[in-house]
Amino acid sequence: MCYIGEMLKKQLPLLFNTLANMNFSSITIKDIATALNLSVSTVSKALRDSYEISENTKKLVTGYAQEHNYRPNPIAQSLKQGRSKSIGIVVSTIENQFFSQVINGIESVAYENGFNVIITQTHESYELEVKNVGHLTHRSIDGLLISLSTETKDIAHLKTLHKQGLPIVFFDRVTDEIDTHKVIADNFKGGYDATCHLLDSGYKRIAHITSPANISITKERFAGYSKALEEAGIAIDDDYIKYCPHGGRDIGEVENALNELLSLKNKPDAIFTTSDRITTTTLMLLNRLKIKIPQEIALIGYTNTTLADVLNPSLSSVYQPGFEMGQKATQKLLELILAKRPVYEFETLVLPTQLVTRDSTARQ
Amino acid sequence: MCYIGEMLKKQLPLLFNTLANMNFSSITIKDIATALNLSVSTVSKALRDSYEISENTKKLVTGYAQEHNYRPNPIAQSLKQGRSKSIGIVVSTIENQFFSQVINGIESVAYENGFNVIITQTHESYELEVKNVGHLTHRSIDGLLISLSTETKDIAHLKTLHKQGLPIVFFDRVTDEIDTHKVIADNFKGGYDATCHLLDSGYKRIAHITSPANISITKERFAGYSKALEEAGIAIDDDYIKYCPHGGRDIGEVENALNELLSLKNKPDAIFTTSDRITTTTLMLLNRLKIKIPQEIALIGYTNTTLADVLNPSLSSVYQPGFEMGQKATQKLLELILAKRPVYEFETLVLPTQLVTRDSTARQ
DNA sequence: TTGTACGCGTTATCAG
DNA sequence: CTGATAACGCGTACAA
Repeated sequence: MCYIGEMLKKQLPLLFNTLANMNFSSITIKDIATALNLSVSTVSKALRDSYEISENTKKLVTGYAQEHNYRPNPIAQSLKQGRSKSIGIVVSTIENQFFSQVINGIESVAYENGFNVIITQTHESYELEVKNVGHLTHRSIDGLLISLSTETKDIAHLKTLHKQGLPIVFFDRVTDEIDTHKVIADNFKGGYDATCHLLDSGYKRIAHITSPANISITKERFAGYSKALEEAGIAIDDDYIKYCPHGGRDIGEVENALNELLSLKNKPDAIFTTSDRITTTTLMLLNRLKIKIPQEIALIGYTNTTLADVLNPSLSSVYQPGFEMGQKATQKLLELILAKRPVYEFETLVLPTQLVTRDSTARQ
Repeated sequence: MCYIGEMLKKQLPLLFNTLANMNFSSITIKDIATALNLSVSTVSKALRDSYEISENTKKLVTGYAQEHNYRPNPIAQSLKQGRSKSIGIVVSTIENQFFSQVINGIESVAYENGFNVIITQTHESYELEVKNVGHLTHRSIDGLLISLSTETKDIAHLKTLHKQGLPIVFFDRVTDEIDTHKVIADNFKGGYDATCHLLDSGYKRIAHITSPANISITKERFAGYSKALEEAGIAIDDDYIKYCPHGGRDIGEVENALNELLSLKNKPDAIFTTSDRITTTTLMLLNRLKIKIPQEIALIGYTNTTLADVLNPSLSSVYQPGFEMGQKATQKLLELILAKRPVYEFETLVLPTQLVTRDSTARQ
């Protein structure tokens, strides 16, 4: 900065502040102080309604602040107080409607408590997950809400942070290896109910096209599926279980799975699918192959795309309670953040999945 | 803070920093300085590769920094430099797939250039838009990417910021009243092509169910629709034009529009719909009413839901180029931010819409 | 080539 | 009740 600049700075502090800091339309405590012939500390205290300031000066200061629409600079506050009043979010992708619902839930709670949110996406990549978590913690967030990417096996990057005391809450796709709050849907019950529904409708050869094998939700849904079959006295056939390593991001994945199922000697008479992507893609492919639903193959699956089941009334949907999940997770995170002392007791919240079954004859 | 705390602080600065600032896993310039018996400024300059530092010290410092995985505190940098290396985004809602695509485009460019993004949603509310813009500027963002909410008529809040020099780029839903870069889809051509497609297929009574009348994209698409009809020598019938004030957020809106159309003496034989929501909802309602597409009523519309047109091959889709729009807008914004001087020449980028027509007999 | 001093906006401590 | 001062972490004009 040139000398003349420095000169100007001393003579026209307000103007120069505006230009240099690009802090649009904000005056500082210092401006108030000079305008009112007070010291900065007095102004600061007055604004924070300290007991050691007279009513008179308080009124004076707050009045002036109101009038000039003063708002404290959050960056300066962050620097001073060591906390940023913002929380970081890591999800696979916001294009997934489930996660955008979760984010809406998160925002609703965060904003209510004066917290800001910073959203990042992993696009299911482990590398990006590590990078994002790094960025976020580095931006000195006060807490982290994370749903693991499908690629993630090693969670050392999170363990370190957890040990250092960063409040973390997992949602949807969680891990056993870190002891903290977790919020999940009752995926076991979802899988169980869906499978039971098909069994009750008389189907016996029930296939399962699902997400990558390693993530928590996949395992839980599979467990529910297994339990239902077991109770019905039906053996689990590995040929009927198809995993999509990329969660159906490639149509090819689902196509392969479906082709393999259809080329079995003992073709399935029903399919239980998981995830929005996989369910809608399966539905699409069945339509493309002119396979009648549910006459030839029945279908039940998780989806947020309401369109899917309206277009095809024979598809039953298990809605995922995204918004609520976001809210609960954020509440838990705020508890951790606002607790002064370390917390040692954690809980796992299990939200109900809503199984919406629809009589396939209702609309025909 | 108690006296013992202060004592500790002086004796164990590193430990205390970690605890007080919750700045997870970061050492400061000061830590490096004391460790290496240098002054902070030397370290700072060494890290910034200043010419006035010897190669020796540089190596020493950068080595230590690497080893201890030092990263400058962005909050302190923001405070000092008056810019935060982050840009604000305002969209209606990320649940809209078009906007999540845009955001992905924005992120791809922003991250490449070392910028962070902060996403906010208006949920189509003017009040929330003003609030979000306030929050963002207040967080001292370096630039703003905004798509106006449907409710927004008065843009005084943006004019002020623009005058103060905040770089702003509008995308998708823009305004004439502010002179800056804008990135839009060629909605005129989209509307024109869609209508022509229907005309060429022999339809003559073409209705139009569309977004709120006041936003830019609605007007542009309507202009294209009008032009096509005009060229075909068909008069525009106001009864055929239906606006959805909430962009189809309520199914009822679309339902009313459709019912009104169906109860006309001269029922339309085709409909041109805009927006993902409206298109898919219309499709759903037509299905529900058992109206055959395109035999009884043909449909063409904007949608990102690939599912829609696969399930119903007679629906033609005009895809919205979201990702590219996000990229272009961000490039323009970064130009503005990185330009040292005010810019007076602005351009409006018009991206092509891809009209995907599908022969309705292809799959039957 | 390195170090000193100051300021960014805010708050906490302590002295008046 | 009010004010001076230091500090948060960083960057830089200027002195040594």
